[in-house]
Amino acid sequence: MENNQYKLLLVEDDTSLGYLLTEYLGMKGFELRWIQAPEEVMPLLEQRAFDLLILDVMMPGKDGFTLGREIHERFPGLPFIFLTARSMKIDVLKGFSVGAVDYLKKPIDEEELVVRIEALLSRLETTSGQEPHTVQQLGRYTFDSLNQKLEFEGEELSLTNRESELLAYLARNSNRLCTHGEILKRIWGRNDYFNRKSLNVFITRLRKLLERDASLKIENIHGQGFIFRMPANGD
Amino acid sequence: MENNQYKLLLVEDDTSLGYLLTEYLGMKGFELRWIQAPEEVMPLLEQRAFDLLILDVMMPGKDGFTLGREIHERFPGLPFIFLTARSMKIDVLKGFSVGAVDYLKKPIDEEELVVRIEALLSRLETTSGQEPHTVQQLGRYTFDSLNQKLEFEGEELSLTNRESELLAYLARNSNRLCTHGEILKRIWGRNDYFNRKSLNVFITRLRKLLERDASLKIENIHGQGFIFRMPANGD
DNA sequence: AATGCGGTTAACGAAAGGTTAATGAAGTTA
DNA sequence: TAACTTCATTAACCTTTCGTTAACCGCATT
Repeated sequence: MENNQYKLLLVEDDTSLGYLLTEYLGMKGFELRWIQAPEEVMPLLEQRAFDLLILDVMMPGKDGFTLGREIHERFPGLPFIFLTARSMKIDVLKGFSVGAVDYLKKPIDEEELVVRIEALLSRLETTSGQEPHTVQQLGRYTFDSLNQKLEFEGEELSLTNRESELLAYLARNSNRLCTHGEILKRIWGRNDYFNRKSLNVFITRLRKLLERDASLKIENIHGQGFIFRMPANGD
Repeated sequence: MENNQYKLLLVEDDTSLGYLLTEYLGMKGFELRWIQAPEEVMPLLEQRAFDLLILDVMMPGKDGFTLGREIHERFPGLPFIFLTARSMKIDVLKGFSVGAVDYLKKPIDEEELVVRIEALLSRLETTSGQEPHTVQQLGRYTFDSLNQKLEFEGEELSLTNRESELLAYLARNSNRLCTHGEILKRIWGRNDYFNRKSLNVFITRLRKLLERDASLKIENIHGQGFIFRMPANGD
């Protein structure tokens, strides 16, 4: 089993379980980073891309669910698994509702954990919750997704977070239908009525921002999603 | 919670559990079809699109794993969940290895099942079991079913949802009789007077869209259905 | 000729999309 | 800490789209 490509982050305060899982998952070929304090998670996520997080629910300092929600809001699309000693229904519900992709009850069966991790990772086409940062040509515009700038003939426009993320996604998937579900899942983390409304607002804004090059178009496919049309970079 | 759009297929020989889950999931807003014999699965899957399958592992006549493997081979991308009385590790491994996306041990906690189903469905942006998306040549037209576009000599026509679905179905089954029942079941989900009327309208629209290549014809077989005639792509 | 199926066109209305403005949370500055 | 700023979200309102339904006509089968 070649799991070498996958980077996991384990957040578990219990030393013996943490040690056990580190050993076992390491043996199984995963690249695993184990931390014990929930406060370290966010700084770490900003530095490095992980493929999957494993979070203990019961930890000192910070509630696992709260942490899960924060992660899901900040990095939607980044999958995580909850581990818990508790097995009450309310917990399972809560876990999934904040965006967990799986949920295991202690005592942990390491073998099952590995199987579930592999099953999850093999299904998620995305290997990280973030778009890669690039500078690219969009028609006669130059788009710098890291600095969130859009330049047109020497004039520089600043984009907001969301504008930049959405444009990056559309640009990376140009000339094909991007469904609402796909976009919302990826950028908002959740596909619901309000986020769909929000998406519409941002589509309007991007259209306005891109209107100076008529060769660029964000086309709507009724009931399906959008296609970002741009010339096949021969220009 | 709006689960109305999702179609589930439950394969469970145990009558009391089957009944319980049918009731409970129905109450939760899922459209659920329950069958008891594993042999019925394949014919049903060919007729209708489901979003998710729930399979009992222990059934008379056919092993659940075998069934799972067959489903996975025939309809890759169609997600399914295993239910099992057994809880041995070997089973969990086996379940995931044949393509299952989740695995629950009996006794089933219905609430947890619902939560896991919702979590799964919300993650899979693709409601699979549908037509595969392709770009193909239809006479002198090029049909892109993903982007819902029909191109003729550089000119691009946009298709609506239904137009595109119907054309995709006819193209995939070209040069053979597609009965009304078959088409309506597959694309409208239901064969009744009004949908048959609707089908006629769409046949007219497709004929209009395809009229520029005389080698393409949608032929009517009185009282039976339609045949989409197209040259056997030697061109 | 009678019956009903199929073809065509038009019209309707619900749902989706587009746009602009208001709101309010979080961060920044004074 | 109060006044500003910034920006995503929510609201309000209008326009467009498209599947359905209806109306009507012609043609096939008996």
